[in-house]
Amino acid sequence: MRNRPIPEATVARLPIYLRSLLELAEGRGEMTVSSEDLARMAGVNAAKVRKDLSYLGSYGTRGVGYDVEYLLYQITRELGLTQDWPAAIIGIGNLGRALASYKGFTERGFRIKALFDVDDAVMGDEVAGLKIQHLDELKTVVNDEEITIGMITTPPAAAQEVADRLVDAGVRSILNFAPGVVNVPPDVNIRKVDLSIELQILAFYQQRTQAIAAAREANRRLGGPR
Amino acid sequence: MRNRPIPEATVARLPIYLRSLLELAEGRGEMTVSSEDLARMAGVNAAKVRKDLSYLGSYGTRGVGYDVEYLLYQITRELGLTQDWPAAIIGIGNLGRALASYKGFTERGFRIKALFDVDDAVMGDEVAGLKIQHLDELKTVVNDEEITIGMITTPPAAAQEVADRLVDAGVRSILNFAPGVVNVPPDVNIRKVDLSIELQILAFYQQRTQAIAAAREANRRLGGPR
DNA sequence: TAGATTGTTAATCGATTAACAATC
DNA sequence: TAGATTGTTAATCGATTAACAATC
Repeated sequence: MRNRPIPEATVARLPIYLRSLLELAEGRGEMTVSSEDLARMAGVNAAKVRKDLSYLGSYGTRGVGYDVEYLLYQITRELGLTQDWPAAIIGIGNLGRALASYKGFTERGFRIKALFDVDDAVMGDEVAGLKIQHLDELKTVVNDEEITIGMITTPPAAAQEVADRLVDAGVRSILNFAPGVVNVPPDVNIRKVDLSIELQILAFYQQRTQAIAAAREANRRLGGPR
Repeated sequence: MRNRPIPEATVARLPIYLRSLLELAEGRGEMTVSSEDLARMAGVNAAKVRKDLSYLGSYGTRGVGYDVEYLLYQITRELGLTQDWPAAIIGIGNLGRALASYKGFTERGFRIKALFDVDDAVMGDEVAGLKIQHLDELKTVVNDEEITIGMITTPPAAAQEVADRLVDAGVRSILNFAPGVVNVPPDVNIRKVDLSIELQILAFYQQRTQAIAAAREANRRLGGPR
């Protein structure tokens, strides 16, 4: 049944299913796939796959599975990937340059249309076939190129101002790579990728694993309980 | 009270509090901070801050707040950031280079100690003061440099093999930037950063926002209900 | 029909949040 | 003491999962 809002956790997994389905379609030319197999590919369990897909509609066939092409199309449509998403990158340092050259974006319809910075030293430089423009051009270019997504790769101190300018220019989706919290109006979608935070979380779990191993070892040597 | 395992959601927020506390300590030299203020800085609500911090212990003072320096130390310790975390990057393309030069890592004790690739064309090149080495050297270097974290920035097809090699070399924490699912043994910590997935999720929400706005507009023009 | 597999239900689990007693 | 703010409880919400009837 449709019209239930799709849970956030499900939305976050749809791109993973999408990638698995693309592998099946392009690589092996499979016609159908079971929730069991799709789950294995996506690294989740089968019940979750079925539940997730049920939010999109009843696109499977009992006893058979899901038609790969059809499901591929439905997820693509649901995610909004049937249309193009012109994007801009603001802050053309190491990370900004890497993202500008990143091949993975284009495949899904994300087209980097403009690069912005405020440093005169890089102004006019060409990266991935695009000239770096001054941030003051943002509003004009966003309008001309119909840019809907902004990616912030500036130093943390500049991130809030850049976000404000993006919002002012009419951009309604922001992917923020700069450390720290950025505030935007409630009608603007913002997501955050913080590389340093990912590492800190890894460190926590590794430390915990080490602590557990050490405790077990200590117990073993003492011939203690457990 | 201690010894309850800290919930995953809380662990993911500790680095955010850490950053806010650093701002308070370095910038303004504040002595104490209330859950209300810390919440505002971190972009969450105050009840969540208090609940999260309560998992670490009772480090606040009723009627006063939390001592900034003391809480800073406790979170740092809890996350395991009192020790150094030597790391390696495997796959020195655009993204690998950007990460190698990323300043944000060093501040938290994450030290990039080695860069690996398999392309003879880049072998021996220097990036951020480090020579690119051949992947075949991985095991030796991991041992010598006591590397505990591996960051995979290879093309998707190579990611699983690189992960296997990292595990074989004794690395127990992996941050994977390559698209697709990578499997590791249960005692290995792995986290994934997928830039393309982040954009796809943004696209979904933007599309939904647009659809809602369009429906409202249609209703308005028809003079319809709601 | 027999076997396979979906779609859905319901139980369970974990995370969020408001409320407030404890206490500085 | 009065005001402020924590730490904890308990209600609520959302996500996960096993189980199984529906059905190809």
